[in-house]
Amino acid sequence: MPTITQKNPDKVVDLVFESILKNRLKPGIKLSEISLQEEFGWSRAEVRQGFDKLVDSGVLIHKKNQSVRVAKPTEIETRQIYEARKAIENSVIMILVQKHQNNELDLRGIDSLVKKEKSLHQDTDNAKLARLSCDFHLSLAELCDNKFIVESLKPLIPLSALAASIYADNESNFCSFAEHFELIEAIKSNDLLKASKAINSHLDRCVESLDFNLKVTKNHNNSHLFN
Amino acid sequence: MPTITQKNPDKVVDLVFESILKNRLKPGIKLSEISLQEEFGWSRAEVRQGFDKLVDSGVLIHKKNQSVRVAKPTEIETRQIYEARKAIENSVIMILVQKHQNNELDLRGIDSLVKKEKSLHQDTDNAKLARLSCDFHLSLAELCDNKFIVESLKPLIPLSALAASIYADNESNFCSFAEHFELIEAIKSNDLLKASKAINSHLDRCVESLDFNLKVTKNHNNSHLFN
DNA sequence: TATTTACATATTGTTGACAATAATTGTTAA
DNA sequence: TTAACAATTATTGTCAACAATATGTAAATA
Repeated sequence: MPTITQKNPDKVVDLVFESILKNRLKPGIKLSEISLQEEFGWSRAEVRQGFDKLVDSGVLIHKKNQSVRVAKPTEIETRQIYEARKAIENSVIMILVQKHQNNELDLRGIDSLVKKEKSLHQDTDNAKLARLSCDFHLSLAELCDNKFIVESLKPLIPLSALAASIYADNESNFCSFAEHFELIEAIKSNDLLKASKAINSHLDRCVESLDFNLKVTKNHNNSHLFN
Repeated sequence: MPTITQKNPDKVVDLVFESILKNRLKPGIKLSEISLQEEFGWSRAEVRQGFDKLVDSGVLIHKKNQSVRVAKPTEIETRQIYEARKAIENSVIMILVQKHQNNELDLRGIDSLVKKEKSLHQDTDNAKLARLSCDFHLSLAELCDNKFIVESLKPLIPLSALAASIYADNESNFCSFAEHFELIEAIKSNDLLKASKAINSHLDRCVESLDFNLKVTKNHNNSHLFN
């Protein structure tokens, strides 16, 4: 893989994504330009550019003259996020089955991801588990070799993680590794219909497992947001 | 519809989108920050922010220390663009059929668009026609009431227009109004399968009608880029 | 004539200063 | 003690200046 020199604004984007997936950055938290500037030595303009991108993708919310905040998806937005994910990921699966039928698909990376999930699935560290689950979905998209598809899906993953951190009462069985395994098996068996059903019902179950009546008012503290 | 006060960087984005759909901004053309600054009285920073967004969406290309250029999709990229569009738009259609089945769909806007297309379909002004065609696809997405789906599709439309301006030998029959009409009829008849087939074959035909051997080296002049 | 080199111009990259606004703190009075 | 208001501080919004780089021009050379 070519090492692409990444600009600082993109590092800001990645850092925020990562921190959300690690469940460090929780919905509603404020992020000031200056704090990131000081912590990582980036200029304010660079941090700003990164924030702008994150605002565009919906992961951060920005009201004029106020610090950006981590998004807090509502129930309706959460359903929309998963509707959009179904749209994209269903096609991802169709493409992958087709590639597999033509022996053009290397699933080794995915296999090792699922294996890792399985070995951790009783772990107490929900954050690590959620992280792996997100990686699974993004890695599938990347196997399509279509940057437009990947870019469409990318912002929806941290948004899903945020929704989970609000509405999932028990994140450990939120995005189940067993269903991931089934999905991969369906792809390997070249069964288009089965694979399509697997991804759709998997994503449906993710939403169903959420409890939108949990109006969580957890007290979030602002220390150790990024590491 | 609420009138949202739009910031200048977003105006830059819209202006470039519009100009591409009008076929004023052609692939490869350079856009300098200063020219837009002077023409519209925006500050350079604002123009820059708009450009950044357009670069993120792939509509503009930016190499360090050089002016941004309007993207020039390759054959592979064009196929990827349409693959991604099929992913998204197929789901759009499924959602709309479902809405129509529940009498939750107002197709009047779309009907008038198709009517306009029909009345213009022999027109000499390809640009206006291409414009209407793009509006058709975006309007369908907007009827889903899902901003995440709309935002996913949005950048793919100008990219398609750019591909057409490179590879379509005759843009007038490129994205056919007759197929748009069929598609709407399928939705109105509540026929999920028919509608799905209609959108997929429509988008397939768009790609098939392109001639990727046309290595167009038209000489583009830079006057009247935006109006 | 074609090609190279050096110079001048134009454009982008980056930073910092200042203004405008929000958030916080402090003060006073009920 | 609490509530309302004023003053202070902190943060964001905007812009302009300067540096770094690329582009364009013209002279010099082969």
